[in-house]
Amino acid sequence: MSNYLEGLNVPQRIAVEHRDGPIMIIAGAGSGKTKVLTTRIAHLMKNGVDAFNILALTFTNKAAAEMKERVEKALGNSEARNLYIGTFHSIFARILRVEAPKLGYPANFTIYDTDDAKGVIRDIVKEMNLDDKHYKPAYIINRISAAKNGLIGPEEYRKDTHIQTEDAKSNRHRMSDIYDAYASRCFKNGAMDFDDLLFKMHVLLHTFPDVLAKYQHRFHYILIDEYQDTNAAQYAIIKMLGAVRENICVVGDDAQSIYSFRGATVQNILQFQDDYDDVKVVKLEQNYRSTQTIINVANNVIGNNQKQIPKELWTDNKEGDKIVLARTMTDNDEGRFVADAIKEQQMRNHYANKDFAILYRTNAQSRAFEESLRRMNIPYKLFGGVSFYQRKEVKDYLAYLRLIVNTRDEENLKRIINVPARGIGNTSIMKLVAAANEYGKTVWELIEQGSGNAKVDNFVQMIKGFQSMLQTKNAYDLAFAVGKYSGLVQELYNDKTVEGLARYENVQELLNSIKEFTETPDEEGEILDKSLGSYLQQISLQTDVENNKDEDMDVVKLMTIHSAKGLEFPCVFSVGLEETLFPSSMSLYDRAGLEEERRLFYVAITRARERLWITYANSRYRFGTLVQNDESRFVQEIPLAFIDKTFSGLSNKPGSNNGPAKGVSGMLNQNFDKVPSLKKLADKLASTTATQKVHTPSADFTADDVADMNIGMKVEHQKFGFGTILTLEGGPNNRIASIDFGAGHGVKKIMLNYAKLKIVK
DNA sequence: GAGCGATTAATTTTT
DNA sequence: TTAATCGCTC
Repeated sequence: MSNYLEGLNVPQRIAVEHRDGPIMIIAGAGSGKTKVLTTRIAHLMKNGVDAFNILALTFTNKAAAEMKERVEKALGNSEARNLYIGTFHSIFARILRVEAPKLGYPANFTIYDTDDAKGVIRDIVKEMNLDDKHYKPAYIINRISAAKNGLIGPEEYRKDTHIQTEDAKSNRHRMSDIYDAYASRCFKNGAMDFDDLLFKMHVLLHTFPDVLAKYQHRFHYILIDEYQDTNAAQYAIIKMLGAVRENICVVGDDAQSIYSFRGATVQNILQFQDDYDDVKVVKLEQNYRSTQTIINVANNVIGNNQKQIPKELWTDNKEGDKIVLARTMTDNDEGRFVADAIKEQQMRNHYANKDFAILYRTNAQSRAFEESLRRMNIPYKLFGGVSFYQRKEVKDYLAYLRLIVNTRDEENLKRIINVPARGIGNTSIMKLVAAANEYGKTVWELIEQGSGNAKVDNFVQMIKGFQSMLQTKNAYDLAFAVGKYSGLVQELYNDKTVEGLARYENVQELLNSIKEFTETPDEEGEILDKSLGSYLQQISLQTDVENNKDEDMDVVKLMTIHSAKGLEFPCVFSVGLEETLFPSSMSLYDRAGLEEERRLFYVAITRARERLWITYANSRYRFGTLVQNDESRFVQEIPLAFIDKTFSGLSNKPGSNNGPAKGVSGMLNQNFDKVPSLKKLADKLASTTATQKVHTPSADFTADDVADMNIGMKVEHQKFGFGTILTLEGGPNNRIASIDFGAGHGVKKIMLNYAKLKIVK
């Protein structure tokens, strides 16, 4: 294809043709960012740059796969295969496989996912005799993760006064010790967690100048996608790798920065121009994706953020329909509404299933949509959520495979030494671990030559048997043997419950995927490694089995907004627009958090090409109980002129204000009359929403301890204001209080676990 | 040590 | 609500 430059607009073309030196592309949503990146790569290759010298880093496997495919298409030959295109994690993992011995890790190191990492933490906390209610694994792993992403190792952590004060404040004085123990345990196990792939990569380049030089000379051109989502570690690595040639091309959009919880900082965009002389800056502001209405809505919403790089997204596309705002009674009604709307659109406008996406804030929201879609026989597919590889039976199976490849890994050994049950209980395992620690050995080293326990010895012999097949058998044959001789498959087969059947099927699917891996034909000129080690390496960074294939299956797609980034759909449902859900209650405390939620909403809106629905429910089930939520503040940031209010409970007449809905007249109410409790709830809502005023919390508002609250106490609620506790019910952990908030809000039942209340003295 | 009910904790987002 | 952990009994 020689005319690949045609069809680019002016700034796009400048970005593609800029050859040497740093360039930053600020690319608005739908402005052809991927097109620019892929065309740029193709252009470099057309002009004599060897594919082996180009490194392109993305954030998701999906984005990497798409980029590779599109470069291939643009080039029309198979050269693209030689490009280094992948996620930060996968490319660095690949490099670390080669260089790991320099850091004292085995080349076939295990990659721990978050569950594995939590398991290690849990063990450590237990061994240190700490309270795991206070030292929660999830909290600890987040903290360690943040440290690593900020390039802070255990030693620096201990020395950092700011961190130390924080830990002291939260009364977690042993954090440094835990981090220490965690790092050395991972090392001893020959394992790296996700963050290590960045952290150790940095250590590697930092410690070994020759290694750094090697990769600096390998990668002549570096391209970074979604640059606004890079963290300090990624930033430092890119800077080092690109330091010699400075041929760094970063593409990003500060308005779509949604990964600060992973340490990402928009600062990296601002910093870029300071780091290099003569940075070429290109702005892509023309949107080719969405209707004018959708762009208008997006611009209005994001305009409420204070922090942003000035730019104006515009489009030549047609105006399009108004967006539909729908308010429903419950989350189930919301599900029904969406399924109905999909059916209706399919009849009226002939959309296919795959033209629809349902985007939510949290994975837990998918249930209601799944049910309603299933009921209406609309095929759908869930992306993300609990990944296939996280299922217990799959993890057990994989633990065998990982142990066979890397016997240093104590976590996997402990996981499966008694799965299926073979009479090696917890007490025995603890003894083994203690003994191993005493001799400074790994558990495997300890039992390898015989342990004096027949059951353990049998297990060792079995694993050794599998190991002997490593050289001669491919991944599938070996995995099959493992399933057969370990008794894993038999055990699942014997379980005839519904869940057991599903587990059996999952294991079969795992085997299928291994088979597919082994049977993928070698491409021309290269012989792919079909060993078990190679397979494990490939899947450990994969989030879902069928991420890559089935892309074009004609199904409605359900996913979080986070995983929808970079994608587009003709019709988008952005659902669950409720306070405490979206924006999430976790983000309400500071402006930065709230602005990130707003950017997330911006991302959701800008996924839509033609039609957009925004929905929310008055009440929804959370933890099995019905809770009420207010309309999200983000909904109120959309000008009325762009909204079709038929289902919103608002008047469709122009000129009415855009406050919270005033009544139930236009509300969706299927099943409504049949369910008295819902009717009551609606009446209550109708009577309270009209007068509801949002309370502004006192300046010194802090949540007090639930345990200290008693009947008769005066308390302050962030939204409902001041009230008196009338009754208390439920156990210490799900205590529910009835609180009289006076005229404005009346008596409310508040789950104390949830709500933040301040005791008024 | 295994198996079964009972209890309880979790929900932000991802590699 | 659900998945994981706890604790009791055999």
